Amino acid sequence: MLGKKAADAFPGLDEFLCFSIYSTGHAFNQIYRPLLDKLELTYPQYLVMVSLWGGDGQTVKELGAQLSLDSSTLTPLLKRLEARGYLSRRRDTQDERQVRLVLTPEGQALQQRAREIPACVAREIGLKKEDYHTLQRLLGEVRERLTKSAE
Amino acid sequence: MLGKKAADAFPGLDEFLCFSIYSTGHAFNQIYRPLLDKLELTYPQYLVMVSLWGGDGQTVKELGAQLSLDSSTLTPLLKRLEARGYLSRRRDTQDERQVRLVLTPEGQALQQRAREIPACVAREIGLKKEDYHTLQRLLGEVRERLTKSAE
DNA sequence: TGAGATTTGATCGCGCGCGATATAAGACTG
DNA sequence: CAGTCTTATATCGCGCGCGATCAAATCTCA
Repeated sequence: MLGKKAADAFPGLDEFLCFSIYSTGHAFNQIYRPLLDKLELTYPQYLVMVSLWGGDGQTVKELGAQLSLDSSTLTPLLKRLEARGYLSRRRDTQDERQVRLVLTPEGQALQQRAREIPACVAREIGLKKEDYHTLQRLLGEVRERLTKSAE
Repeated sequence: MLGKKAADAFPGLDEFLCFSIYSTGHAFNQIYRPLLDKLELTYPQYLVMVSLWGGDGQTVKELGAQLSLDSSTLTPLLKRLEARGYLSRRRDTQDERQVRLVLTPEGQALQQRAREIPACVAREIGLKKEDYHTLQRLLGEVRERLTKSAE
């Protein structure tokens, strides 16, 4: 016997990269939840707000391209953010197919209240700067290849 | 001016490690979908099957510990797998609180049909072995720290 | 200009995740 | 051995993700 596995053995869960990502994603959610509860945001809603804080007036399509989400996910989510008073959805007057997303003053102000979150999360992660960048780079490579071969 | 950011600027989405993981997770889903469609499995259902192929007779609790999922997620998922004929759910005769998960012959046989999937996905990822292990190690570190500080 | 193709967003259905709660079986304690 | 506590699973409600479909606005080009 050269190894402990039978020839037809399936790998264990721990060997799957996809599972590492899947479960680490869940772990992130748990960390974010208490921080975001104060702002009455879910985690995907927070990502949308981060994108809009980086620049308002985007269309749903443009936002979706950043987040890799389409209107079937975004429309209801954006309506909830609108209902909470954080943004408004306005049909573009030039091209009425498009909906532009504009932060309300309250949505702008939320940025200040969210300010400690990134540092707070970074502290919980506790990776060395170098490892952090390595991780970002490798994840970026994986994502790029997967999205390319999925097209 | 020392930098291009205002003092109160929020980081961009691309700087968030959580976002890299979030979107890479979605990309994995897209890759798995066509492969799993043939087996009539969703991605979380596939993870459950992988765990059971590694050894059945587990309780729901034990399975949940591996996947970081609790009964509110697993019970309906397991019922769907049972309805498809891949496993059976049996109350433990010693301790009737527990439900033990046992693969049916069809569930066992599915392993053969799923056999090419890991290699197929690995090919799509296309990372060097060393990078793959680095990624696994760093994700493991992050997950461990996050789950510890969330407890 | 007018018929068909394309683009944008909205809607629907279903399967996760997960917090909160319920129920039932088992363990513990006085 | 009765009352209480704990544990394992189930149920409910809500918010994503996403494939499929639809409606309206815009574009194309004969």
